[in-house]
Amino acid sequence: MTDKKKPSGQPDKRRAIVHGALQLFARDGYTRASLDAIAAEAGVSNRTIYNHFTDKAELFQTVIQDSTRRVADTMIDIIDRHLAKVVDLENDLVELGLAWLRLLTSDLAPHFALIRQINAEIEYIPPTALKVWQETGPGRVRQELADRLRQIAGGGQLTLADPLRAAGHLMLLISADNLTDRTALHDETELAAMVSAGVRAFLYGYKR
Amino acid sequence: MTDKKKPSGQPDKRRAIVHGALQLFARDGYTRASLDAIAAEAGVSNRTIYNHFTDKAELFQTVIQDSTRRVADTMIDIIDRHLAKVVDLENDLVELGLAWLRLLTSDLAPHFALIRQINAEIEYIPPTALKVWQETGPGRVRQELADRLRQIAGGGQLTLADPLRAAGHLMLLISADNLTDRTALHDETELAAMVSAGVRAFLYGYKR
DNA sequence: AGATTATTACACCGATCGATGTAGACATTA
DNA sequence: TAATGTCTACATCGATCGGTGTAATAATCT
Repeated sequence: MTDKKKPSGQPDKRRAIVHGALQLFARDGYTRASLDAIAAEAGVSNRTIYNHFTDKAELFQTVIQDSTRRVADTMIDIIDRHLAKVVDLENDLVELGLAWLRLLTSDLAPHFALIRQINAEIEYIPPTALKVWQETGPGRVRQELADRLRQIAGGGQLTLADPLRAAGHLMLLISADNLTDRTALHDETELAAMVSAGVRAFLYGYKR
Repeated sequence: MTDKKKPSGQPDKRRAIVHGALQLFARDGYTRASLDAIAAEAGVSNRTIYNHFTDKAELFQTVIQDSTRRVADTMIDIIDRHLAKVVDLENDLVELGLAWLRLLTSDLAPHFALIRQINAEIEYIPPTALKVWQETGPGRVRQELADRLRQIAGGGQLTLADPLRAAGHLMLLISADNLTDRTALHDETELAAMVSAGVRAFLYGYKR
């Protein structure tokens, strides 16, 4: 499944390229981000990029997979940290949601700009790449969350017919806001209010 | 406020250009959509575009404003149709939400692709243009919805401290889903379930 | 009809960009 | 030392694109 690649060249150079490319792809999008600019951002020669990647497209693909994996890992960490042992379900879910939303302004911020780029160019991206991204990213997070929810349901605090579906709903209700309206920046209290509303909506449908 | 323009040239040509440009800007984004392609799509000479618009940027701006105004008008129509006389508030809100979401697959669909493009290139778009778009588009819809909600609150079915804020929350809860996850196409029943969940979340917080 | 304006097709310029070639500098390994 | 592989700077190619000039044609107006 996971295609084995031959990462030729020096690893630190490769990492610098991927990191720099993420910054520029996130800010300027696939087309507008030039390889010269990426090379400059990475502190690397233009030619070196082609020593590590065959194509601009392959570089883009690598950047997506790399960033997606890192962010998904972080989100799963947050899930485990907040839902491993539940004391107050509503409060724990709100804290989980807030921790997620705080990622939007963390050093992982460029990732979400990249996601917006992908979303915009979705008609232009090969469906297989899109499927892979979906599975190794949001899909994995949703699966982990579903497992935790099922575990909680086992304790009698929830009633779940379809945990995976419920996990999807919860993720949606938590993170819906800032992903749509980018013009209004919400302060921390407003953020908390929105997350609370989302969590309550979830519990309203699934609590028992 | 509203800058008076001098729409030189033949109106039908201009309309054809704007319409064709919307299709290509929506599909390919600002950068990738070439003027030659737009001209071909509109059935118009390349040179004619520059007879109606000074710039690619001005054309883009015009397309945004035009499409935004049309969609906002449609959404406001839907508001008026469902909330002019409320009999069953929850049901009417759900129907309103479903009518809104149906726009995503209507002939207005390119508009939302365009919005995704704007969202992606948001760092690249002049803030003033962004502000104008926000005000004549979602802002106007939100204002209209707020007015209706205030009217309903006058009847005692809602308790609103800040109708405008409440309107924003409701719009968010209704339309959050499909704007984020574009990979999974939701069927009609799932759509209805999501809208219902959003409406219930809204009423849970505001009903009295 | 005559005058004016809009539209068209075509050629062109300058700039950008992806990608490749080349040759030398540098480091590592045998 | 010799060999191998990577990195860098630079030069170049072909293609695309935004924008302009021009001259002929078509549509509109008075």
